[in-house]
Amino acid sequence: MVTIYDIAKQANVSAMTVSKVINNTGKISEKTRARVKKIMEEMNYVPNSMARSLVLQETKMLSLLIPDITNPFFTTLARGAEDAAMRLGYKLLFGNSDESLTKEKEYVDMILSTRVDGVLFSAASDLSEPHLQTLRKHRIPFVLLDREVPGVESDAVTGNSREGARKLVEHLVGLGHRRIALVNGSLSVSTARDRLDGYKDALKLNDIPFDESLAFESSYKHFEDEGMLRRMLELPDPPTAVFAGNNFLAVGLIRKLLELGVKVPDRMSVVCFDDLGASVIDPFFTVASQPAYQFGAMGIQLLVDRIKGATTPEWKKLVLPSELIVRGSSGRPPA
Amino acid sequence: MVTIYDIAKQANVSAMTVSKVINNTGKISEKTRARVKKIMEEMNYVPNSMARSLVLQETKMLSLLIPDITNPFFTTLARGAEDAAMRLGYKLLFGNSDESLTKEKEYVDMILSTRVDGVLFSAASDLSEPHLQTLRKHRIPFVLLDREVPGVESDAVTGNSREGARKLVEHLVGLGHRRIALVNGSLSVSTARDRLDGYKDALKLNDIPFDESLAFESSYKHFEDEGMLRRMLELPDPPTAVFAGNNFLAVGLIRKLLELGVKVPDRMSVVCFDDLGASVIDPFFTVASQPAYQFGAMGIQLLVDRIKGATTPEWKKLVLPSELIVRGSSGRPPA
DNA sequence: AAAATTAAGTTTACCGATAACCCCAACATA
DNA sequence: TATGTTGGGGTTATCGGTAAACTTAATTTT
Repeated sequence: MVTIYDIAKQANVSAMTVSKVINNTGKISEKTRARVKKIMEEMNYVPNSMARSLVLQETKMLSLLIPDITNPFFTTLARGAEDAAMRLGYKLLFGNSDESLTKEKEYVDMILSTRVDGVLFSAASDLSEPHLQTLRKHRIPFVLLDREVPGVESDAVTGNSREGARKLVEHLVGLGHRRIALVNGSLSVSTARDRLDGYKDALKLNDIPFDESLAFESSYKHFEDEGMLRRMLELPDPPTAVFAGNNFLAVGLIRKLLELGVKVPDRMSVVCFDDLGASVIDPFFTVASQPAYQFGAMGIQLLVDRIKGATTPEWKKLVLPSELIVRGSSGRPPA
Repeated sequence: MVTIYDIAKQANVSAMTVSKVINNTGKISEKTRARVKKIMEEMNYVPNSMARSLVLQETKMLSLLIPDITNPFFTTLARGAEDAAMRLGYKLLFGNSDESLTKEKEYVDMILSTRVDGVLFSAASDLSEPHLQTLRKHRIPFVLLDREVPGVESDAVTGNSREGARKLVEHLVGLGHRRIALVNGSLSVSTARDRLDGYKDALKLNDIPFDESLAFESSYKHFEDEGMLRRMLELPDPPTAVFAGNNFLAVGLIRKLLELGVKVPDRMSVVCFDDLGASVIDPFFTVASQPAYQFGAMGIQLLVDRIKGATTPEWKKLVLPSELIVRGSSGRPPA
């Protein structure tokens, strides 16, 4: 590989002069500058960013840790982060924890040894807390994305899960539903708790008692059934609508419902959080849509501000609104 | 940040001894080893991988460049690559070129300055050739993924697009279709050309003449219509089936068809390459399914073999089969 | 008992870049 | 004439680690 010393030799100058040409610093005559530049071109010189990072103590790399790379919400978020990072002159090191704490830990170790300048962190669950403490201990700035983690103070970009959930459920109530089930992600994830709260809010506002036998906990990754659905349908007073904690849960749920011959929305309405991405033929789901791209873009912005110290010491909390989009999966309850 | 020198001082040994403990090399007594390890723990030491890379001349990082991060085919491929890379002790630097040559070039520059050990490259188009030549010039090993690039010899993992296309079209012929349209990606992408060839193969095998007015060129990113569909339907002898070059084209196509009131598969059958991922409620498309995860995993394997010189000099070409999966989007032509 | 090994570390140089400081001639100023 | 000042560049030390060669005392071999 060509180094500044090779260039320096060819150009009959010192390595420092070459460095100055590269960085446009110091006093170099136009003649020398041009000569050095020409030689750099000819020799296909590319600066070694590791050597530079070592002395500058910054890598110009950020890391993005997401819990599910197959979920369109997170891939869209990733695009937003990537675009913003590139625009601000940073590279982005992706990590996909697959909602697994073990994998997440491996990524945190990697992040530390890579000396990235900051991390965009979408936690696998509340149990990610030690990982975040590790980052904090090593003074690596981070911004939480989508999910807050109890016991961890930091900058964060989240959605308004509680309000979004309330709007979805109130939409169902407005259609005439009174028996509304909740199929949620794991309650060890903050958004799942918020969505549960929003669900309860909506019930309370409409004088519907909270019925525990209608509230289920599954996983955001996929709908873990284990007969839950059948039990739900066999209830003395079964639900006429379901609020699914996220897009994948809704998909899994509907698949099962179809299998069981339960038509949506005729016999059962289904609403959920988050859109389903570009690969859907017929946007069918009534959703609380979140601006996923913005999550990523704003997250990077906050992170870079923090890295550069271009912000006040208080933690910045950005809450992005979700939008209720009514489509075909929700309708009036059967008579 | 804690360095080996800090550790060395605490442990009353030289930095080299610490280095040897870390790498399990050289001769160090069990006593010293234990003491140094304990101190590393206590001080939360994490090796600086840049410093190490600088002297070892290897980064243990690979780069994966894909053209569309929103497409489930590529995200699944990415997961395969990520898992394999981590298993082999490599980090993965993702890049999303968005099918844009400009972005792709930016990533290539980044790759060079980051000194990654190798690149998994899914080219935006044939015009990516100069980018690959740049990598070659700098002796960065790469493996082409999914798409070949004319004028570039290299290791590659591809699908059998020609055969997959033939199978899909023969399936349509078997159902009784004779007027079969092709809505393809840009012909500057190798898979699109192969799929066109496979389409022609199937026609020829069944004595159906190739009709140019039924072959359209769009983009793999999304269905660019511009009245193409209307023209197609208004043909004197309109098609009864369409073979779409990939999943996104099929989705775009079906959306338009639904808008125009053309029922699938009743009035029009649609088949395509590649599955649609986990966010689909009801697997509906008849597809040639490719083992996307394997593309990534095998690609990494090939790449690492090449990096380590654990392979013969000839270029390895891995062709992964595609599987015809018949579902609801294809049926008999209308009577 | 002398020579040869070996165990356990240490010293030195280097990877490729940059910051901070130094140098010297040419010109301007008092 | 003596003294700044400035343009254009060079020297040296350093970032955090590792390879290779070197040291020294203890142990083994002959």
